[in-house]
Formats: sequence, structure tokens, C-alpha cells
Amino acid sequence: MIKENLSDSGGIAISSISFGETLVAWQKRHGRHSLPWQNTRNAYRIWLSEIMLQQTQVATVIPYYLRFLERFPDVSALAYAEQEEVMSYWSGLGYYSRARNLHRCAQIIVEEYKGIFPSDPVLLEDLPGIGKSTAAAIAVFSSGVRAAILDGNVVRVFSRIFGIAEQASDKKAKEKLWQLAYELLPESDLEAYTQGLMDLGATVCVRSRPDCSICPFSTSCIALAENRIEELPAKKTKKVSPTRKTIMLVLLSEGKVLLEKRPEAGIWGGLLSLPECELPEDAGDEEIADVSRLKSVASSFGKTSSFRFLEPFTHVFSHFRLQITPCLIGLDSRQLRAEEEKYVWYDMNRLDEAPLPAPVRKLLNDSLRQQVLNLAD
DNA sequence: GATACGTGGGT
DNA sequence: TACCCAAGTAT
Repeated sequence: MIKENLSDSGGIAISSISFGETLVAWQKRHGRHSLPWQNTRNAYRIWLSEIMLQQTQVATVIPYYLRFLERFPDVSALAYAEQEEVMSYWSGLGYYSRARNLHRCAQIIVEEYKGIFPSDPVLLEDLPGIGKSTAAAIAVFSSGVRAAILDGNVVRVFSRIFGIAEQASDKKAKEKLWQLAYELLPESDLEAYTQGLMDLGATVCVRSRPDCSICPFSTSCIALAENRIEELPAKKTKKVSPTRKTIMLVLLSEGKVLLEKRPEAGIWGGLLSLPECELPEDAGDEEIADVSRLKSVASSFGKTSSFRFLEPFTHVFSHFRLQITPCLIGLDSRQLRAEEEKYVWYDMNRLDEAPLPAPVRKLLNDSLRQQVLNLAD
């Protein structure tokens, strides 16, 4: 292999050979070896972990991963499950298109691949929910294939070691990072190398206050040499997120609550949620408290026996804020509007099984507690 | 290429 | 508090 100078600024150089060898040795001695999805070549388990870990931290994923695997132990169990149950096991993790794609992908693996995941990253990338980096990670960990990942850890590690100042979203920077990812790949030990990139980024070269004193690349790191640790990688430009307002109707009757299936496209796609009365962004308090309108809506589901607002709260998404005003309504009769299949009266005692968005689960838990308190009064 | 898509933890 | 952003992908 030809040794090349992979850094294009400053006088610090590191060869691809020494980079790979250094990282592999570091990972074997100092990396993570006991995560629930490690120490296996089971492609199903590795795939599941990689999807769950997209934009989600390890500590958050672990309990979801273990619970999911217990209920869906193999790709066939997942493929034949109902979507609603799959969504319920994903409930709270966020980015629900991942769960819908996971389910679709399982069905494709069973129907078109006889239940066996391909080891070729190109084929993996054709599957729903699997992009370039995830395809490489699955191929490396399940088959030892020589493929390059480029996730947030790698971007951070490379940006610092090689002094890349452009934002990772920048097209040229992205090309440069992918090129580095390929050039630095070792000839062997792809599992330890790939895991090493993730481990170094997650445990040493972390976003704020990285521990450079224990980093195997501290003597060759451009960011450290130039005292630019804090400024690399470049921060993403953010824009202020707008606030939307909505009223969530908590229609209760005989221990059941009215839920509405959300469309696949859009926020919380495929989950069950509460019926909403959306409001214009500039809605004032008096508009929110338009009781006659809400009672009119409620009347199509039964006869109103009690009515009260709960404290409004704001749920923050990555791209907007949602101000939610819950409205607790008791009905003494219960009916489903036959023409609208999307509605379901859900047993309050079984909400654990329901595929709910996180704030809705919390709201319903609080409402249930309020009910109990009311009964105690 | 920009935007949509969740949630919780860290600072 | 408010902001950043974590094992990204789809459109």
C-alpha cells in the first residue's frame, strides 16, 4: 500500500496504514465490547441496532432494543407482525419512518431474500431505511466486508484530526469526508476498525470537552495542534423553529379514550394519537377556549358530561414547536362515527400497548391520574 | 440541496 | 433557559 499524506494543511501527516493500525489496536484495548448488539454476526440483530441508533444515543436505544428483540426475535417474526404492534414497540423512540421502513424491509428480506440479509452494501442500500453509511455498518459487522461508514462520530473525528473546517453538510466537505473514509480503510480487521471509529467518537472525541489526553491520535490531530478543538467540527446553521398551536381532545368514556390513527406521511406517521383541533399560529387565549366549538366536535362522539382544560404545554420537535392545550371531556354515551375508520375507542388499561407519541403518552398518563384523583374526591 | 422527521440528555 | 445534537434517510 502506498503511504499518502492525507492531511492537506499544516505540517502534520498521518498515513492510512498507521491510522488503521492505531485505531484497530486502540479499539481492541479501549473500545466497547459488551453492547447488546455486539459479539454476534446475526445480521438481523445488527440491522435492528443500526436503524435504532440512527440519530439516537446508545443509552436511549438499549432498553428499546432488548424489548424489541424479545418480541421480534428474528426477521420472520417481524415481517409477519401487525404494523400497529411494531409501532408500539418503537413508541417513544422517535423518527417513526424508521419503524415503518424496518417493517417493510423485514417483509422484503423474507419475500425476496429467503430471510437472509445480503452482505453486499450495494444491495443493502436498496432496502428501505438503509442508507449508505448504515449499509456499510451492517455489512462490516455481519460479514466483515470492506466498506466505509460516515456517521456523526466519523465526521467529528475526521474533522478534528484532519482539520476540516467546512460544515459536514457542505457538498465538497462531504466528498472529502467520504474520500477519507475510503482511503483510511484497513485491509483487514474491518469490524474493530469500524467499531473503533464509533467508539473513539462516542467516548473520547466527544462533542464538548473531548479527552485528548487519552486519544491515540493526539500527536497528529490538527484541531488539537491548532487549538481548534471547540470549533471543529463546524456547527450546523440553525434557523428559528416556528410554533404551531393545537388542542388535543381527551375524550373519555367508560374507561376508554378516543384515539385517531395518523396518516403515514407527516409527523408521528402511523401512530395513534389524540384527535386535534388545530389553531392558527396567532390564535389567542379566547380562540383556544372556544368551548362551543369543542363541544360541537365532541358531540359527534357522544353526549358530553364533563369538560375542562388542562394546563397547556409545549412539545419541541427538531424543526418546530407545538403548543398543546389538552381538553379533558367526559362522555356518558359512546359512539364511533361509522364513516371514519381512523377512530378507535382504546381501553385506558391497555395504553402500554398503544403506539403513542411520547407527549401523548405522558398526557394520557397524567389524565388517568387526574381521573383517579377525581374519583377520590 | 434543502427540508422533514422525535426525543432525551448534556451544558 | 435555550441550544446543541446523537451510530441518517427519504424526498
